[in-house]
Order: sequence, then structure tokens, then C-alpha cells
Amino acid sequence: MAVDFAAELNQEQLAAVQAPDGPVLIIAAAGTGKTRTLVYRVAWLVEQGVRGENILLLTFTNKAAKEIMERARDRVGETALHGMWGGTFHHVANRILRYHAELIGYRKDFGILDSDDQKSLYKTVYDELGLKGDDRFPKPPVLISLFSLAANKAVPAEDLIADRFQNVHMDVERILKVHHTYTARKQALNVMDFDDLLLNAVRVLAEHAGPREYYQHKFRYVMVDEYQDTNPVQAELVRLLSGGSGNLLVVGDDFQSIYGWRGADYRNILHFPEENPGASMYKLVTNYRSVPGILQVANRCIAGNPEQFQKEIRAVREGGPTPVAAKLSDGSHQARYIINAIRTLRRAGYKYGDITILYRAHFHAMEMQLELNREQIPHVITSGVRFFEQAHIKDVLCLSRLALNPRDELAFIRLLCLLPGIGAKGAQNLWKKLNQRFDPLLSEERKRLADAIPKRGKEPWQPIHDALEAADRELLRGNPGELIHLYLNAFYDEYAVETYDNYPQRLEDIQGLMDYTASFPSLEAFLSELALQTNLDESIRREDEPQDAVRLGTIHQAKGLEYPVVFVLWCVDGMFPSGRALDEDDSGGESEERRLFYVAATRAKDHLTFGIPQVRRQRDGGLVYYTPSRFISELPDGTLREERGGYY
DNA sequence: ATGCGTCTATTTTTT
DNA sequence: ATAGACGCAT
Repeated sequence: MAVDFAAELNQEQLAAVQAPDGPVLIIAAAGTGKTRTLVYRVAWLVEQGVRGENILLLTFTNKAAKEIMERARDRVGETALHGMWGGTFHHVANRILRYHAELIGYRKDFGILDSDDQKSLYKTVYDELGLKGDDRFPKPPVLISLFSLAANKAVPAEDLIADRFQNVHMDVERILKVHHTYTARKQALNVMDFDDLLLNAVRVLAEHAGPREYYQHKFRYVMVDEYQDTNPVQAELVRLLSGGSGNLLVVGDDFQSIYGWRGADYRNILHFPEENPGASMYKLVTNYRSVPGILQVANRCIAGNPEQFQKEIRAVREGGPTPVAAKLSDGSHQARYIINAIRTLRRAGYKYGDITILYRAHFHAMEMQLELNREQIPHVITSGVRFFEQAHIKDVLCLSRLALNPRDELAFIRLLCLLPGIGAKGAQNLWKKLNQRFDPLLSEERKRLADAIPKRGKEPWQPIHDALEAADRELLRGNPGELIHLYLNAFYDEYAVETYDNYPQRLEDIQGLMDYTASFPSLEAFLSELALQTNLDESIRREDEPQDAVRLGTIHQAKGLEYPVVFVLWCVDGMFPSGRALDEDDSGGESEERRLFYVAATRAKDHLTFGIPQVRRQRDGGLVYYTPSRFISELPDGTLREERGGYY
């Protein structure tokens, strides 16, 4: 099945797709067909005779990887892509480590800590070091983010500590001690956190010529999506993987670099030409997505930012409405104004699903949620808590985790704390009594635990004990779905009814999870995938979610998406740009916020509205007055149509 | 000492 | 929605 490249791509895209071997940089402005270009590049390589197993595609989200792979498959067929690796940085790192973890002192069946697990482990360390009640010592979340940033930026943590605690005296030694203890514990427990996946993959490749040469030989073509969001560690991983052939193709848009706060460095993309001599460069600036008025806002707002590849998006579409600046009194006024606008748009033929409401931070949407509920407008919120990190999901996974790794202390403690009369201390004591291991599918260990459980917990444990016995008899170790099912019947269903006011939704989540397990060949594959996956696939989403619904989410979450109608909440100085981000001295606070504004604007196809409330009511009844976002007031007169919410 | 219920305060952005 | 603080119960 031959692909007609010239017919299906524009000039800019075609040139990029047919770029010669060697380093390639594609600067793809918003809405210019970046994904399309990547898909066709894959197809092009295949047509040149490159085999799937020689291609590596790195993305930031699972969704992006899936989309590109599926679309490429549609173009050139399943067999042509056989053996191609396509996934997120963390996925690829995980995959490499599953083969080579032993080279760096881990077993291959290592577990992956999500942020919740990470926090629990930190707390255990605090406890052991006697730091728990110390008010003057930074709390776990502070140190976690600090060390994570240090890891991702590949700088010594000491530098960041000095930076962060300038005004306060800090015992640097003790802070480092916490981190060292945490690191040692991870190794002892055979677990890695997200950052470790990247760091350890780099270590394997940097320190061991065998695997390095293997992958460099294997991956003759390496492609990276969203290159402006890579951090130094990821850049290093890319370097190591593509070092053989030098056929490294990166795609991105420096205007859309919005992850500096977690270590991303847009200079990776900015300096790509110097760091890769002989690189060819392509620019995609023809935009099919948005009406000219929207692109004008985008072009104007970003133009003054320092240090970037200058470019202007060119509109293909014509006409269309001018974007709106809606001056409103407060948050509820903003919510009512938007609901009113939604109704008007519906009458004009738009569906709920065509509409999205974006914001800088989750709490900005509070009044909006309230009003949408009150007015019964179907909506879906992409919340801060990810599916697999919800309490009930993690609860039912503990047994599977222990079945895979009996030394998983975190899973054990979580499991036991659900029983009445057992708290953090009690669970910890039991863990010690069992010599720090518990395999739920070994009858001897089951018996020891059953005997050790204190009186109040004995009775509720009994049905779990029996269920485990059954699981053991039926050889269900590799079957997480059945394990969850048995556990649910024996204990958790009743527990959930008593604990959660939204029991039906949570039960549905758990059922979705059980269905999901069916698609995995092994327990290990299932559990490592969970940690790397943020949400269930669309296909196994909750059934109570309306199909046609307004979508709410942060701007970060909306990256890469497009909607006919976009509302942006709270475009006022201090909220967007966020006051905190402006205070950040290192990662170029204001310019990154401006890029975020650019991302928000370029999501819109037809209608773009900025909400600008004047005051915010605080909980204590106080009023805070705001001025319109500098990103709004910087725009030349006439770029926006001003509206006042005088509808009511 | 530990568990556990109740109250209050507090939300940047996330693979 | 959830974590932490607090105080009472076991």
C-alpha cells in the first residue's frame, strides 16, 4: 500500500517528512500538523526500507504514543511496523531496565513507586530518623520535589537547597541524610520511583558498553516528540540511544515549553543545531486549526518573549469571530457568564463536547463546577487525582503487589491499616514480626500473619484469609483480576460501602480495573504498566460519564488537544500568571507563564474567551481585588473584543 | 501508646 | 477532596 506523500502533505510537512539522514530539527508551531508529520515520517522511513525494529519513538504522554503508532499503522500496516518501539520516556526506560536492571544492583522484577508510595516511604524514613515531629524541618513533599528537581535537572541537590532555603538556616547534612536513607531503602525494597527509571536507564547505557552498543545498533532511527519539554536527563537518554547512527529527529515548539518547573529545559531544542552539527531544520507554520483572530492573539502574546526561534503562525482559515475578553465581577459571575455563553453556542449548533474550560490551577474551577452542577450541564473534569492513584484503586491492588513482591512493605502496611484496630504503628509491628515479608499465597506466611493480628482485626481478616487460601489452591498468583475479585467479595466491598459516600462510582472503578487486568500477560506487566499509566483508556471509562460533555481541565492537561470553543478562567495577574510562578527566579517564571497562555489560546478553533473577574471572595469573607492578566493588557488594542457580563 | 473521629485549612502545573 | 492537628477512647 503505497502512500502518496505529496498529495497528503503540504510543502512544509513534505520537506520535513522527507528529511535526509542525520540530525533533524522540526519546529512545529501549534496546529500545524505536528503529529501528522511524525506519522508520515514513520511511513516514509518504512517506504525507504527501514525495518520497524530499527525505529524508536519517544513521547511524553501515553496518549501521544498511542495516537502516532495507531495512525502510522493505518498508513503502512501492522507488519511493516513490527518491532518498533513507541512510548513515553518512562516506558522505554522501564523496558530497558527490565532487561538490564541487574547491572545496577536491582532485580528485574523491581517495583515502581508512584508519588503516593514515594511519600509513604519518605514518611517511614522521617520516622526512622526521628524527624517526624520536627516543625523546623521541611516536610516530605518539600524534599521530594526538591530532590526530584535536582535529579531531573542533573544538578547537585545542595545547590537547590541553598537556593530554596536562602533565608532559613537549614541543616544541609540532615536533609541529605534523609535522601540517602530513602535511596538505600528503595534499593533494599527493590523499587524505583519515576525519576529513578530515567536515571537508571541512563546509568545502564552510560556505564555498560554492551547494552549501549546493542541499542545504538538496534535504533538506527530515533524520533522525539515535544522535544522542548525534555529535561537534561531525558536529553542524555536520547543522546545515548541515538549515538550510533546520528539519525535523531526531534519535533517540538519552543513556544510551548511549559514544564520548566519540573526540570525541562527548552534550551535543548534551542541549541539543537549547535549540538548536532549538520542538522537540518524545518519549520511548520501553516495553521489549519484556528481562525485568524485567535492566531493573532497567539502571535502577539508570545512575540516579546526572550530567547526563542522567532516565527509567526500563518492562518489558512478566514473570517471567524474575534476572541473575547469578558470583564466580570467575581468567580460566580464568571461561571454564570460562561454557562450563558454555552447555551448561546448550543443554539448555534455546537455540542457540549466541542467546548472546554481551561485554567491555570485546579482550584480556579471551584465556582465553575458548582454552577455547572446546579445548572445540570453535562461536564467532565480531569481532576488532579489520577485514576490509578485513587485510594480505592490502590487498596485493592495491595494483594497483587505482595503476590509479586512479598517484600513490598508499603503494600503490606496499606493492606493492614484497613483493618479495625490496626494503624500505622500496628502494621509496622506486624511487618517486623513477619521478618519484613509477607507472601499472601504461601500458607505458612498466611498462618503466621493470622496468628499475629491483634484481637479486633482477627474477625475481619478471617474472610480475607479464606479467600487467599482459595486463591492459593487455584493457583491465582499471576491473575490480579481474580485476586481483586476475591478480595472484594471477602472484605473490600463491605469496607467501601461503609467508608465512601460515593460507593457506586468507586465500585465501578474497581470493576473497570478488573476488566483492564485481562489485557496483560503477566502480573508483573500489569503492575509496572499501572504505575506508568495515568488513566484508564477511554474504552473502559466509567459508564456514568456523559458522552457529550463540556470538558474541564488545566492548561497543562489540554496540551496537544483542540476544541472549537475554549474558555480560559481567571485571566488576572496573580492567578494567571500565577504569583508563585512569578516568584521562581530560576526557571524564567514569567516567560513560561506566557508560553502557557500561548498554549491555552492555540487550543481554540473558533471561539476563544478569556474570563477576567475583578474580585475573588476568600473563605474568610475577605475580598481580593485583581487587575487583568498582563498577557491580556499587553495585547494591542482591537485584538480582543471586550465584553461585560451584563446579561443578568 | 495507639487508634480513630472530627475539625479545619489549603490547594500550580505532572510523566 | 484531602491532609494534618487535636483530643478523646481503647
